[in-house]
Amino acid sequence: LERRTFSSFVKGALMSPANASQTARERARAELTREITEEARRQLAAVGAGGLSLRAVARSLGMVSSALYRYYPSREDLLTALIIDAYNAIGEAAETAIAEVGQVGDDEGRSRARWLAACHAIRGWAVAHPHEYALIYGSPVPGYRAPQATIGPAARVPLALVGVLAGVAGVAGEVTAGDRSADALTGALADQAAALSAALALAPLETSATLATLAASAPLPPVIPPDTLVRAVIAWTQLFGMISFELFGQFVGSFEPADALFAHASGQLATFVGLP
Amino acid sequence: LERRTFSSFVKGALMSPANASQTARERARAELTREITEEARRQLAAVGAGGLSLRAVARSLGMVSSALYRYYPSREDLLTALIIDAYNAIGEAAETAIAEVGQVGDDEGRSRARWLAACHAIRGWAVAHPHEYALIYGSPVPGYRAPQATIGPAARVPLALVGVLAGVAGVAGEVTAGDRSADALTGALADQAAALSAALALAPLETSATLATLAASAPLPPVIPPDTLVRAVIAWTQLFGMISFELFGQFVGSFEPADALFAHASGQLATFVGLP
DNA sequence: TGTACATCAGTGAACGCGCGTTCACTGATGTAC
DNA sequence: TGTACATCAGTGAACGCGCGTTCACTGATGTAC
Repeated sequence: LERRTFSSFVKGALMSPANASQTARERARAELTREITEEARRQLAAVGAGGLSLRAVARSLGMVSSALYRYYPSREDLLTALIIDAYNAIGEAAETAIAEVGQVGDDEGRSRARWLAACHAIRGWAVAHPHEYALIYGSPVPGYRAPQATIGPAARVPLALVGVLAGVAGVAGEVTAGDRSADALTGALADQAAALSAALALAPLETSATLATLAASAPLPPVIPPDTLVRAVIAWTQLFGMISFELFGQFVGSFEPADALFAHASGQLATFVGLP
Repeated sequence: LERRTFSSFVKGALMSPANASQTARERARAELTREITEEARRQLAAVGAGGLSLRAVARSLGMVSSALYRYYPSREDLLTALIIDAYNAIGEAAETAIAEVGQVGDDEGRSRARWLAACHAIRGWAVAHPHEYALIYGSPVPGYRAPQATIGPAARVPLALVGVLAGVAGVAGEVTAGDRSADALTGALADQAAALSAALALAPLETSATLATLAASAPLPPVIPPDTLVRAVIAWTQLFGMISFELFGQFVGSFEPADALFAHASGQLATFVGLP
C-alpha cells in the first residue's frame, strides 16, 4: 500500500501538469469543475452573492447537493473561485483593450488612447456583469474573508492602469510637468506612495505568476514617481466610484444613462493623470 | 359603529400630529418602534443587511417574532426605515460640518473650508458606520427595490455639496474661470446637465419636505452652471469611490490607513470643482 | 363617573421553506504486479 | 493480458438550523355615551 501510493503519487506529480493526455477521470473532473463554476456564475448573476446556494447549483446540474463537495470543499471556496475569475476577467478586459490600441499616433496620444480604452473596457465589463462586479467591488460578502489567492488577480486592473502611465513616465519629467504644486506629498502619504512606487519596480520579481506574466506582456519601468502614483490611485478610485454609482443606482433620475458622463469623466481623468 | 369609528378618526386626525400629550398607548408604540429600529441597526452593524433577521431582532428585544408585525409590516419595510435613517444621518453629518465652518476667512476660503469639512464628515460617518454605509452605497440588497421615500434623504449629501459650490457660484464667472476647455459639454451630457441644473433651481418648490427644509437652511441660488455641476458630480463619485475602496478593502496593503490619501484627494477635488 | 364596547399589543403555535454539511454506501474507473 | 485491489464520483438520507409570515387567541388600554 505504501509503495503503491507513493509511486502513483510520483507518477501523478510527473505527468499531470505537463501531460495533456489525462485519464478519462481527470478529463471528466476538469469538465465538471468548469460546469459547476459556470452554473454558479449564472446563479450569481441571477440572485447575487448572498443568495448563491450550493444546493441550487447542484439542482441545476442534475446532481445531488453532496456531490459538489467532491469539487469544492465548501461554499466559501466556490465563492473564492468566482471572485478570482471575476478579477481576472475584468483585468483581462483592461489589458486587452490597452494592447489593442496598438501603434497609432505619437507616444503621448497613444497613452491617452490606451487610458481611455482601459476605462471603457472596465466599465463595459462591469455593465455586462453587474453581479460579478458587485461581488468584487461591492459590499463585502458577510462572513467571507478574501484569501491571499485573490490579491494577485485583484491587482491586474490597477497594474494595467499604472502600466499605461509607465509607458509615458519613462520620460518621467513629462508626466510630472505642469502645475503640480498641489501634489506635494507629505507625511504618511509620502511614505506610502514611495513604498508602493518601490514595490512596483520589484513587482515582476516577487509576486505571483499571474503578475509576472502580466508584467512581461507590458513591462514596467523601474520607477513611477510617487506623485504620479497618487494621481493614478485617485483616478482609479474615481473610475470605480462612477461605475459603482451607475450600477448601484445612485444616478437614477439624473445622469442615466451614464455613457456620456462616463466618457467625459474618463477624459478629465486622463488629463488629471498627465495624459494630455 | 360607523359613527364611532368616524368620529374617533376625526379626533385622531386633528390631534395626533400636533398634540404632544399622546395616550399611553401612543407613547409606548413610538418608544417601541424606536427600540426596534435601534436594535435592527445594531444587528445590521454586526451581520450586514443580508443577515438582518426579524426573528433575531425580536429575540434581542425579548419579544416574540410575530409581535414585530405590529410595527413593521415586513422585513422589507424595516430595511427601508434603516436606509432612510442612514441617508439622513450621513446627509446631516455633511450639512452640520458645512454649517459649523461659520464665517472664517473670505468667501472663497470659506467655501473651500466647507468643502473639505463636508468630505471629512462624510468619510468620518462612513468609517464609524461601515455597515450602514454599505447598506446605502454598496451592492444593492438582492430582491429589494428602494421605494420613492428614499430619494429625498439620498439627495441630501449631493445637495449639500452642490450648496457649497452654489455659495461661490453666485458669482458664476469665478467658478467657471480658468482653463476649462476640456469641460465643453456635448450631446446627452449637455442635456442631462442642463436639465439637472434647471431642476436644482426649482428643487425647494417641488420636492419633499425634507428637501425643502434643507434648502431653507442652505438656500440654493437659482442657477448652477451645467459645467460646474458636472464637475461636482465627478467629485461626488470620486469622494464615494475612495470611501468605498477604503471600507471594502481595496487599499489593503497599499494606502492603509487611508487618512492621508483621503485628505490629499479632498484637496485635489476642491481645486477640481473650482475652490482654490 | 361608570359601563359597554372597540381597538390594539403581544403570545404561541404552526406552515412551509431552504440552507450547508456529514456520512455510510455503491458502482465505476484506474493501477500495480 | 488478467486480476486483485485502491481510488474516486456520485447517491440518498439525515442532522440541525434559521428564516418570514400567518392566525386565532388573550388581556390590557382607550373611548363613546
